[in-house]
Amino acid sequence: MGTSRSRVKKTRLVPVAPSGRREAGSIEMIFEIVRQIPPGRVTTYGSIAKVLDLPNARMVGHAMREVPSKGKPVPAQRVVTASGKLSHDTSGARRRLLIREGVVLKGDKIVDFARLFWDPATEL
DNA sequence: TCACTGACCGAGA
DNA sequence: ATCTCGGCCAGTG
Repeated sequence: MGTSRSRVKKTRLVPVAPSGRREAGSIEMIFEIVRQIPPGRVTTYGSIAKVLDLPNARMVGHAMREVPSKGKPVPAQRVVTASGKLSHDTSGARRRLLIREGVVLKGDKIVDFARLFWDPATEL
């Protein structure tokens, strides 16, 4: 086999291209997936990374951190860790939003996570 | 360029 | 069920 490195794909998480035009791999694509998650359902950082062919789930975590308070809404509260827990929800804001949608939590852990899980790879 | 951090994840203990 | 580790790789200084 060739000795080429296994760098399969180079992904960049730029909000928008310098020209202002959206590109593949941009943070907007992640936002679009998140907007498809139905209320009361949740998905994971890793699932989104996988369906977009991103190198790892942290990319999605970074994207959620960049969600603007204005503009088209992005329900970031519906994105949780693979173990069904909210990550870095220090103010409890995302937790409250989920509860408002009918999601039952025990601390930062979603009860019956398996049933509420919405997989973008199969349900989108 | 190097070192370290992080809204992650899977495997093991 | 909980914790620790190693791997992942983009930002940051």
